[in-house]
Order: sequence, then structure tokens, then C-alpha cells
Amino acid sequence: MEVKSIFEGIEEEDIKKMLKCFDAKTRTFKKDRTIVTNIINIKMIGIILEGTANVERYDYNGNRSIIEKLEKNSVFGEVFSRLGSDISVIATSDCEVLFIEYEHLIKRCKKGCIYHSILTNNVLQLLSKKIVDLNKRLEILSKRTIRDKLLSYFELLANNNPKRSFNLPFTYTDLADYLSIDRSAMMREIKNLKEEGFIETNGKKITLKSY
Amino acid sequence: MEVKSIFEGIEEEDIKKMLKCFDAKTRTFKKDRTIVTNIINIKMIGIILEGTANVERYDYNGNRSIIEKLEKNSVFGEVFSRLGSDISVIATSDCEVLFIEYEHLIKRCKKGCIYHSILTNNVLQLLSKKIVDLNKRLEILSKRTIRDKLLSYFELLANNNPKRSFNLPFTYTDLADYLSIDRSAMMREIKNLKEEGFIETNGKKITLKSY
DNA sequence: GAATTAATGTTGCAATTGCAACAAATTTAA
DNA sequence: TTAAATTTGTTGCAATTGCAACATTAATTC
Repeated sequence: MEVKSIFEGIEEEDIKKMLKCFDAKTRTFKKDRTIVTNIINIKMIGIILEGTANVERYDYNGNRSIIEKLEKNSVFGEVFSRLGSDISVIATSDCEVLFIEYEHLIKRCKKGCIYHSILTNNVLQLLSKKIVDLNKRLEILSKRTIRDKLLSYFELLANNNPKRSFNLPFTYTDLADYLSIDRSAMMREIKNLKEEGFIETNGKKITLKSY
Repeated sequence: MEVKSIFEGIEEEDIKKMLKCFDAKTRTFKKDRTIVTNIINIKMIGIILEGTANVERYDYNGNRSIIEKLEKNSVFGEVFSRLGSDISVIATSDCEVLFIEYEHLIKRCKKGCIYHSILTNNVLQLLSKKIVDLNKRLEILSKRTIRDKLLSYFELLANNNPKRSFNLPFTYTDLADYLSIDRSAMMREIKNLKEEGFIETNGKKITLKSY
């Protein structure tokens, strides 16, 4: 039983009460709009209630990195380092986002919300899952060649699928930014992988062959 | 007020009771010994009570990556992806490690341990901190050149120090594995950085000059 | 549905990197 | 306090990568 939402196991009515108690705010964003930027001092966490978004950073060379893909129920905000980085969260589709002060979540509620401990446990499990995800990403980025980065990411995507086939959740341009590699060098390597029979591609559908 | 230990704010006596309730086990390890390996199905988390350790992985080329440095009070175990990776935790000094079943931590205690919610909150904060750390590491690994990886890691280390000076917490050999780069290429780049006046080094003491 | 913008695909070339193979210095162990 | 093992420092060379500059195709917008 995997926790999907931070409100899992809490009744609709109670959620509303809690949100009031937390002074939580919901806001909507159009596709391609910036949800948050320059999150140096953010003490809020955001929860994607509807839609998708990317956590991105541009370095001083103008290279974009896609740090994280956010989907429905993803939690963001607690994740940002203080390092001199220009991180922002960009809506990749129309979004509805809930903002809650981090302190409310981690401190026990003075008013004694009954469901607070359920919430805490849910957050705990979501954070654990995020750590697992971050480690997967770390494993990919720690590969030393473009080929190995591609293969380990593909392996990850194919993992659930018995046919070892999957749809890229990215454009190829975004994939390059996600893997922190040059796009043209990546395309070249994908071509090599195809020619050497490691993969087959059809648009965004990719199938892993032998390995 | 930053949480340092998962038992912070809980009395010694109560900790002992909880550990019993959790069926927790303490074990000791000599320097260079393997604390855990092949953590495919681990459902335990470990807490370093004394000493230091590294989380490491070797890929099929024999390249080692240092995934994480663990210090006193570090929590590990919840961090491991299921990806086909050969991760192990190696003591880098004599260690005392506490193992607790993950389920005990996240499920509310049937016996109603009074201090369980404090514990949960502590774990939550430690996980948050770990996420911040992982993101810092991701930022470094997402740099495309050795130079940028070095500089952003050094920047991180110098961050607390007004003199922009710090001691490497690694041997240079380990640093290369931590940054997932070739050691000799790294040494070459460090030499360049020195010659171009970006840094000064004296053994493991490094000072950042202009930037 | 024409025009504009974005994504994909390709290539030559220069720069960076990994690899291998050492010597020298330092640390650890016997 | 030697001997052995590890770390640091260095270099040539081949392989990989990033960059720039395109052509082509697909997707959006007006």
C-alpha cells in the first residue's frame, strides 16, 4: 500500500478543516507559467493537485537542467538547496497547486488536529519515495558516459514493462536536459545504440533489446 | 533549531523502551568492514550511532561511486533504489550502527508509545535534510565539465567559511569517485584551476580565490 | 491552412575527458 | 623502522563530448 497523496486516509471534510487550520492556499497556473522562482527563502511546500510541472535550473552558461518532473500529488519545496542556483518550477500543463507552510506540517498542531499524525506519516512516506527517486537519478547522473546514462535511464523506464518497451515521458530535447548532456551528442549516441542493436525506437516509443 | 538525531527530545530512559518496542539491534563494525551490501530487499534503516561510513556502488566497469558520506546520526537504508545496482555501506572508521525496521517507524505504534510522534517528526526532518543534501549533490553532478563540478562542490564546502577556505573531507582519490570523474583528469583540472588563480591548495586545505 | 515556432536529425571540428602507465610522496602495517 | 600499500602527481594518446551550424519534420498559433 503505497501512499499517493499527503491527504490519503483523511476524510474530505477533515482535509478542508486542516487546510484552514494550516492557512493553506490554492492557486492555478497556465501551461508554461512559472509557479515559483528563486526559491532562496521559501518556507512553503507546494503540492501539485492537478497538472504537471518541471523543476528547472539554468546555470551561468545558459544550460538548462531539468531537476525533477512533478506530477499530480508531487510535493516540492522542501527539496531546494540554498546553493547559488536559479531554480524555478514551471507548469508543463495547466496546474492547480496547494501551498502550505512547512512549519505547519512538521510541528504538532497546537489546536490538536486529530488527523495531523496521519498527515505526518503520509509526508514521511512521500519523502522516502522522493529520496528513492533522487537516488535513482543520482545513479544515472553518476554514469560517466552518455551511453551509460541513456541505458540506465531506459532500463529504469522499462523496468515495469515485460516487453522492455516504454514511452519517453520527455521530448528528446528535454531528455538531454534531464540527463545533463548535450542534445546533439545524445542524438548521435542514440543512433549508435540503434545501429548496434541495443534499442529500437519509433518516435518516443523505445524498446530495449538484448543487454 | 535543527534536528540532529532521530532521538532528539526523547529521554534516555524512553529511548531504551522504544528500542525494545521496536526490536532494534545495535551492531559494531571495524574500519573498512561492510555494514550492509546488496540492499535489494532491505526493510531496515540504519542509524550511525558512532563513527563514519560511505555508501558506495561499483558499476560493471569497476568504477566506484561514493554515493553518500555518512556521519554520526546519519540515517541510511530508506535511500536505496531497486535498480540493478550493487550498493554497499562501508565503515570508514570503527562504527556502531543501530538497525530498526522501517515499518516500526512509519506505522503508529500499537502499544501507543508516547514518544512515537516526536520520533516521527525527527525522522521527517532528517529526511528533509537528506533531500536537500541529495539535491545539492545532484546540482554538482549535473554540471557538464569537471571544472564546474569541482567549483560548485568547493563553493558548497566554502559556503560556511568567511575565508572561503576549507578542508577536503576526502582523499583526492575519493573525491573523484564522489564527483564521478576520472581521478587523473580531475588532478589535471585542479592544476589548471591553481595556475589560473581560481584556487590555492595546500594538501587537503583549499582556498577559493576570485570567482 | 499559412506562417511561425519548436523539435528532431546530422555533421565537422575543437575541447574535454577517460584510460593507461608511470614516478614520487605519503601513510599504514608488520 | 623497514616494507608494503595507498595516495598524489604527471603525461601521451585515443575516445567521447560539447558546440555550432545547419536541414528537415512536426507542432502551434494566428
